[in-house]
Amino acid sequence: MPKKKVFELNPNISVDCVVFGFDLEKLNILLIDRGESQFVSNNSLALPGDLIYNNENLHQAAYRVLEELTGLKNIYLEQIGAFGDPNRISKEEDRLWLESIRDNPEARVVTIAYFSLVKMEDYPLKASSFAKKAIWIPVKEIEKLAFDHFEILQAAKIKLKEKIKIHPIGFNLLPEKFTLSQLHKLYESILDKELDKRNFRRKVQKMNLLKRLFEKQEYVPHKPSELYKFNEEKYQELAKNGFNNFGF
Amino acid sequence: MPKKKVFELNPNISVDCVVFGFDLEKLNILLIDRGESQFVSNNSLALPGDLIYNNENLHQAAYRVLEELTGLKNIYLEQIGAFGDPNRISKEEDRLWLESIRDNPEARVVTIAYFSLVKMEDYPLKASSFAKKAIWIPVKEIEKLAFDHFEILQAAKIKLKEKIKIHPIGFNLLPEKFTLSQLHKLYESILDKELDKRNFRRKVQKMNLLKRLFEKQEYVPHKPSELYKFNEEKYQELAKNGFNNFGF
DNA sequence: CCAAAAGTGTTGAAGTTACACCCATGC
DNA sequence: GCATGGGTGTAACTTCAACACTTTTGG
Repeated sequence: MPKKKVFELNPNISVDCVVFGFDLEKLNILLIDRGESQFVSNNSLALPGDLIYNNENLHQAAYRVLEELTGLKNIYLEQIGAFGDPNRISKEEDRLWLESIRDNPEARVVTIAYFSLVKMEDYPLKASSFAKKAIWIPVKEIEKLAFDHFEILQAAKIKLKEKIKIHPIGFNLLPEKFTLSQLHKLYESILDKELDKRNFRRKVQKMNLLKRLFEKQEYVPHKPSELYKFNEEKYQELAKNGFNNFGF
Repeated sequence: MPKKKVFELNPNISVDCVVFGFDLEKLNILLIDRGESQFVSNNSLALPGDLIYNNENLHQAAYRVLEELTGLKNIYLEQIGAFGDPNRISKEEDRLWLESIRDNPEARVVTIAYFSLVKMEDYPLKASSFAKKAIWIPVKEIEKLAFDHFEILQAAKIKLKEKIKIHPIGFNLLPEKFTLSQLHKLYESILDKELDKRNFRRKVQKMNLLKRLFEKQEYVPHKPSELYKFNEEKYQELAKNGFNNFGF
């Protein structure tokens, strides 16, 4: 067994990130297109992810990988869990791809999955590193992914649902200024069910995390909506005592 | 980079298990005492855990390790998450211990933590493998543990709290036949707060998972309690549709 | 003036909380 | 007969779900 140097990539441990973005209409996921490689396949989309370095912790690794692959920085990131089936990388097209990018493509790899929430508008994507393109795909249109990434995506969706019910993390997905209708649509997208408009508004107003801006939408062909922003100070205050259930 | 053989231990990935047991009075955790080794230290207690094999999945590894270290089999097991700080094994006494049991004690190790619920009575513990003893320690008395195991324990307690609020897993901790008072005390132990007796009873009765046995406690110096068992069929039925909130 | 989305209150049902006394047994 | 924990109901309050119409703007 060779002694590991500190700054080596660890051949057995990776991170993968499920990055959610909201385009004010629907939820999207950030995926890496392997299609330009010579091993094109039907399901050439993968979650951004890579092996970790021995000297970085898991969170750091997730941040680094995301930045390297997509340019995203300073984003909300939370661990989903570890996925480590010995045969998670055994699909033929996945193995071929691995052989083209990894020193040790046969190694057993356990991946630590993260989910991440970003304001889509803040991140005009630039491709980099070995990934040809990073692209946003609507969650609802995704039917398969590389490796076990589809399974990871399912887990991410469940985690996000659970989390957003008790913690106001949805703001990470919205622009600075947003309307209650946009927030409403966001919650419906995540929870994948309709929410009564009036009840929803009452509830979010009561949680006291919205700061009304006394500005309105402009140039919309209907009654313009009030704009709000997220009240960061109130959030910090509430965070100390632990949030109460938002109960959607 | 050496090619890995399938049945090797993977030097970089371990599992650790937080095993909860309930003695009808309080919650306990199953710990491994390293105290017999020559490197005795103040905090010589550790969670049962070990490196995984390259051919087993994470759940299997957790089962195997638990069985090897403690003799426990066929138990409720759920992943908590991955813990992978590069310096999680850097305490002096931990390193000495690792050197005595591992081929490659310097390797970066990410551990996948699990929590597990067992009926204490079913498992008279027998020590085995490299662990000298497996012992039950009341959760409330644990103040430090080896490596980052104390941190893992905290995460396990939080997970258990969250889970038991929405899923009836508490039965895994009780004997076949139990009283409502025992169930009550169990929930109070896990949630670490008092629950109103009448409201608790009403609620658990309503969830329809209890089968009254029409037997009573015997030889108790007070009014004997009705005994119940967990209704497995009802559970399967409810599990299909998804449980509703138990809301403790 | 029309189309489109914004905004707003009430009511009935369900669920949650708080609370105090009698009961059956062993000793 | 007494000490111990077992077992039970109700009332006030809070939360939740369902539901329809008026408003403001752009075109």
